[in-house]
Amino acid sequence: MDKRITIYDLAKTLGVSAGTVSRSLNDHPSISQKTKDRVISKANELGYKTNKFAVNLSTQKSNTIGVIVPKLNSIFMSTVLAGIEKIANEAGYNLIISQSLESMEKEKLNAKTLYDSGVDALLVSLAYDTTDFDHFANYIRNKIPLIFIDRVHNLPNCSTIIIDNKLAGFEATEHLITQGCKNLLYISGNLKRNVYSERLKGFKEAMAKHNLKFNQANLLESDLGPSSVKDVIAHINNNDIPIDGLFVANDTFAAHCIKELKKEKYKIPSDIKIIGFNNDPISELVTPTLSTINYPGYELGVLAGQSVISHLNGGIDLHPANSITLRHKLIIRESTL
Amino acid sequence: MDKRITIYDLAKTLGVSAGTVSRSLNDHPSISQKTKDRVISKANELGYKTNKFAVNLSTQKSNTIGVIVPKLNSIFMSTVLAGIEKIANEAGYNLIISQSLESMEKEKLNAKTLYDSGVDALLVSLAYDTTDFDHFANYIRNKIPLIFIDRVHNLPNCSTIIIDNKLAGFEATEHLITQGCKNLLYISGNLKRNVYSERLKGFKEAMAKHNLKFNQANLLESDLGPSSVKDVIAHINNNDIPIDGLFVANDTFAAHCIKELKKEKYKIPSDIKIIGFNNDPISELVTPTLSTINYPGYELGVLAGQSVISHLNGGIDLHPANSITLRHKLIIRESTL
DNA sequence: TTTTATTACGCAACCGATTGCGTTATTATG
DNA sequence: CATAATAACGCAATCGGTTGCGTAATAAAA
Repeated sequence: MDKRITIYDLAKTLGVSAGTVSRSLNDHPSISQKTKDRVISKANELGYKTNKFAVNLSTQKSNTIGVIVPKLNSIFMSTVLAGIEKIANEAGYNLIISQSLESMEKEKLNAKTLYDSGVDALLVSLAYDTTDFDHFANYIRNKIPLIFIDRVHNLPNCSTIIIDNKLAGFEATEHLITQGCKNLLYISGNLKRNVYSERLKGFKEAMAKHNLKFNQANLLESDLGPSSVKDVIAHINNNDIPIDGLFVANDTFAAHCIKELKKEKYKIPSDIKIIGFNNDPISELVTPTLSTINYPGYELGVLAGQSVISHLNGGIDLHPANSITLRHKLIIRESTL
Repeated sequence: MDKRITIYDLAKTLGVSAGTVSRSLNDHPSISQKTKDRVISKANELGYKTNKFAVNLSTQKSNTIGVIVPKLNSIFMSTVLAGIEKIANEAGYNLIISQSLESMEKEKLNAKTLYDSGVDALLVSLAYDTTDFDHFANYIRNKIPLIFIDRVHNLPNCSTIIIDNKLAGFEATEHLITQGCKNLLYISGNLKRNVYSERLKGFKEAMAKHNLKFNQANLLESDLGPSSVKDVIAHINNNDIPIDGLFVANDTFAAHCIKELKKEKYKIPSDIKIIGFNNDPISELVTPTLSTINYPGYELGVLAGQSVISHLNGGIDLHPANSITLRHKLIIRESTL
């Protein structure tokens, strides 16, 4: 019905050139204030809307930021996203979000799609099984800001935003030891991912510091899916020396473990003390409440957002290959007392 | 460095016109197979990438779908999004996701931004306090598919995807009554939203059917934030007749209620039976495990996605103003036994 | 073989901005 | 008052595709 109004329409009715209209609308210095006012008021009067498609083509920027996360439906990730979205939105950027579903293949596809659709920057939290990183080469080559969050990988000229997983793992483990645990078990996610391998390092260091020797029985690598709880139970039941301290890679899985362990008549925390990770809402709703490491997802998202925006605005990378580390915090609750 | 290759470059090196290249790449019928093959192989050889910006401008479509949700960091919503994303992605659409943070003002802003950035369709789950809907007028006027999910509103020519909240509320309530509850309390979210008001209807109907008379003491409207649990406790403690059955608007809030009620020495379920809503993961991890209504978030997302895509592909709206209702399911666990 | 369809392409307008450069009006300087 | 600066704006190319319409080449029908 009502044809969309273009700068040419405005130009014609105002008796100026399209260029002048464009510059007026963008508050370009070489246009007099009077003309700007005329243009702007006429634009409002006629209900002019700038056509983003045209702007994008001519500027070769999309004002969108791509995000690839393993799974949307995780409370941690969606919290991170909430933080990113807030910042991006305030800065006038849209967020295109896609999920890799923990598959490198899908991650590659997503990276390509987002690249093709011309995102101005990309934020990535890696899939479980991502081993090569060629799918990010295009971004780096074309100097499109690429920032890894949480599940990171060190690529030249890419920022990373993380917490000190090793230290966090150390603190969690030491806490268990301090509470009297002698035979620990670290239930880890895929060790290819920094978050889990770093925590393992911390785990080992804490053990070493307290003269506990680490062996394979102290480690169980898992996909952390609900159905894998049975593996945990089996591992614990079949262990020679009874396990009395559990460090679990995330709170949700820890909660599942608690539930099943209780079924198996283990007393938490008297028989087995448990500490989780993330400080998900669930951690204070289970019985007993779950000790954990606070992982500030929202702040992480905010920082990631700010980092991208500053890259984008700064033009030149302010911090080539920098890395931001957020503060974590040990939270002690009933499950380790 | 390596200049981006355009169809004009291809055209020149192949000795054909740009139009032919374009049509070849899009598998247009009026191009011979031989030419198509030549073009395509040369395109691959030279690493041609189509410039989405140009495509968007000339077709006036963006291949993106906008989504506005109240909050990203809710397990239910992120599950819905996961479903939407999967379908959209498979169909070659990108998802631009934004959150209203339960504020109508931000919802308006988001709607405008997404409209301006030219989304091909919009999916919306309404904010708590959305009362007018002018911000969607542009979509409707320009025949951009607009689909409401979960928290819906009936607008002409807009689809809605929901569950039968009234029936679900009825079943939840009747279940409590069947279990012997006489004095019920429905802890509701903002009654302006269909999901909560519909459940209230079901709640009242079930009471009426079983000869319980409803009065204001049976209803507590809440923002369902963790800090509002104290209102619930106060309401229960101060009630003349002891409340013995709780129907809570979502599982997370129900979990918080359980926790606090236990602190107040109420026995669950013997003193008070509780049923939640959504079947969030948390519902089977709390003690006692929480009865609830299964709300298939992922399926809802998938359906929403499919619905949008079919609108988009069909061109003409296949189902003007239709409404899809998903099947819910009563799940009985310890908290009501 | 001529006429009529088809097939396969080319031409060029168009989508709606942005922007470097040139030109004219205006103001400042000598 | 003449000239140099500056300010304010117009011109037109450009971004990279899409697509209606016209036409030459080839195939089918008369």
